[in-house]
Amino acid sequence: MPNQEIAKIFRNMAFYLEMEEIAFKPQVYEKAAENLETLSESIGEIYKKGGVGLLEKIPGIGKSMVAHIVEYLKTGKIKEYEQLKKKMPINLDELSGVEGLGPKKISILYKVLGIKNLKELENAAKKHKIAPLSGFGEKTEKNILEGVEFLKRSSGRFLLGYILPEVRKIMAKLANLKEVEFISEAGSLRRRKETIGDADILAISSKPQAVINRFVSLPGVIKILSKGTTKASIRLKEGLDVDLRVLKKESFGSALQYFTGSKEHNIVLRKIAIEKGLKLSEYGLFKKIKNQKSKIKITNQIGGQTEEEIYHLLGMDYIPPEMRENSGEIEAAIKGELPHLIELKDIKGDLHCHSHWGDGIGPQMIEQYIFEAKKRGYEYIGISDHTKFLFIERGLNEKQLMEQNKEIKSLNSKFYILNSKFRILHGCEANIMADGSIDINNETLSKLDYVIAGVHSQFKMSKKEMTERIIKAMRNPNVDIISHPTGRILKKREEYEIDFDEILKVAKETGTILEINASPYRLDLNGANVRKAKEAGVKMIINTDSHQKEQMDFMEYGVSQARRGWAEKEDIINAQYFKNLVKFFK
DNA sequence: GCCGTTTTCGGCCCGACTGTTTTCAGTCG
Repeated sequence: MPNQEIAKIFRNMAFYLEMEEIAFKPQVYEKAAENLETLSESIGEIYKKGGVGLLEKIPGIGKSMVAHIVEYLKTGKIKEYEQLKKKMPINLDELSGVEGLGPKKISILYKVLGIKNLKELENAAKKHKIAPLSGFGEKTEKNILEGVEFLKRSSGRFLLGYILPEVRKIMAKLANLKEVEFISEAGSLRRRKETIGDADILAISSKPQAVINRFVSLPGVIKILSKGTTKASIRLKEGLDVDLRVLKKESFGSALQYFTGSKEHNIVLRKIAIEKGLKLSEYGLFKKIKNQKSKIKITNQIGGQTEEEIYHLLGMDYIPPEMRENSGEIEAAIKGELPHLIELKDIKGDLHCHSHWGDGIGPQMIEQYIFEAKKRGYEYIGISDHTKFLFIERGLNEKQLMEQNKEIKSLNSKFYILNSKFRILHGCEANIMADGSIDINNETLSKLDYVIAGVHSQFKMSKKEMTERIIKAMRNPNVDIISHPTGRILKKREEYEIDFDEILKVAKETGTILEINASPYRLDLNGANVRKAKEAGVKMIINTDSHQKEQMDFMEYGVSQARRGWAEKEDIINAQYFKNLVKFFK
């Protein structure tokens, strides 16, 4: 979709305009970019359907923006942007990624020293050319150098599945302090984004200094980035930055709301507050009162202890953190039409587990998975090893699958007697070949309880070919589930190109289930695609793709992605009881 | 440059920290 490409250009234009110190325009380009990004329909399609008039209906898009969009659709370029780039030929992504560098500083660095990229920035800092610049200084130069180092080392973002356990460890240590009344994560971490830039923690305490002191002296801290009376930032040895803010009880709700974001979500809430004659900040919800001289004076905190209170006072239902992206959740909350999001406790089984028969890591006996599943209160578990095409993953052939089937049948009778409710299902994760066929014959597939099929090779096909390949697999009468439908590996591999709308259409038609792969390296479907699938009426399943029993804990990440995609219990087949689950299998 | 049930002109979200200044700009979230 060109939406993301144009959004990116608008964002960069906003940055250039800010470098030029042009007022207000930058925010408008920024806003236009945001709106394009959250659009579910391709901008090209919209233009085809309704021309310039329909484009202008997109919020934040006016005459000039439409002209830019049309120009891009026709020529693949935006002249004004090209001119800006020509005027300031710098690598925006690199330079703006450096902590502490914004448009003004980058502009000075380019105009005075001709710095265009990270390498040149590093050289200039090392030669102490930056400190003498007006507005800069020794400290800034040092920070820039460290920022460059940090960027080179960490490439910016971390996986949710890595960060959340780390932050929970830190929170547990702080929660042990008697000075800490309550503690929570905030920011994109609380919204459960798939990757996190840095982690935010909020705590309630009447003795903030004690909490701050403990925080900056935690084991693993390699650098104290800042330390104030109520907030501090640390860098852990893995290169992860963690911010802590300590607050009083009366503003905890508003602070949690504020620091959870997203920024876009908060901006809209603030505007709603203003419309109601209120002011929302991290310290609370306040009533604005004009005094005699018509100078606005702020008094009366009317809310802020809890997030619920704030949302209610603003005239809407409480919005779960995972939904706070300003993508329609506020409108839904005002109308009282928010979905009842699926929760971890709704999950009744995990149908994507790799055992010792295949490439399970170590001795992943099926019994161990059963034990872990029962520990989690599941009602069923599914074993699905790779199949023969994936030779290096010890994929099973037809004969081996049938042998495995025997073992599972015997385990089933054993556990069925021990606990009449628990079931073991036998599936496989078969391979979708380049031509869309499955690497296991239909006779064998039909003997399994269910079949997952996934693409594990030849990722670089054209969009049309890849879409046809998956569609053909979905039309196989034995294929029930498509695993990790877009094939991305976070921070490593892009999605392969597919026409997702087309896939949804055929999934609906054939009753094929799409997987929300809960592995922190995949999280595929992502939130946006989950939402599209839900809207298309396509059922999904949240699977951990476990290669060892501990990975069954990944379920939490899958559920959070489903929540980011507004999924409810009804949309997810492994949130259903066994007798209803099997109805979804072909 | 976009928007509009007080407006087609005059507004655009808010507060804190850092490092630079000598009262504040830039950046961040």
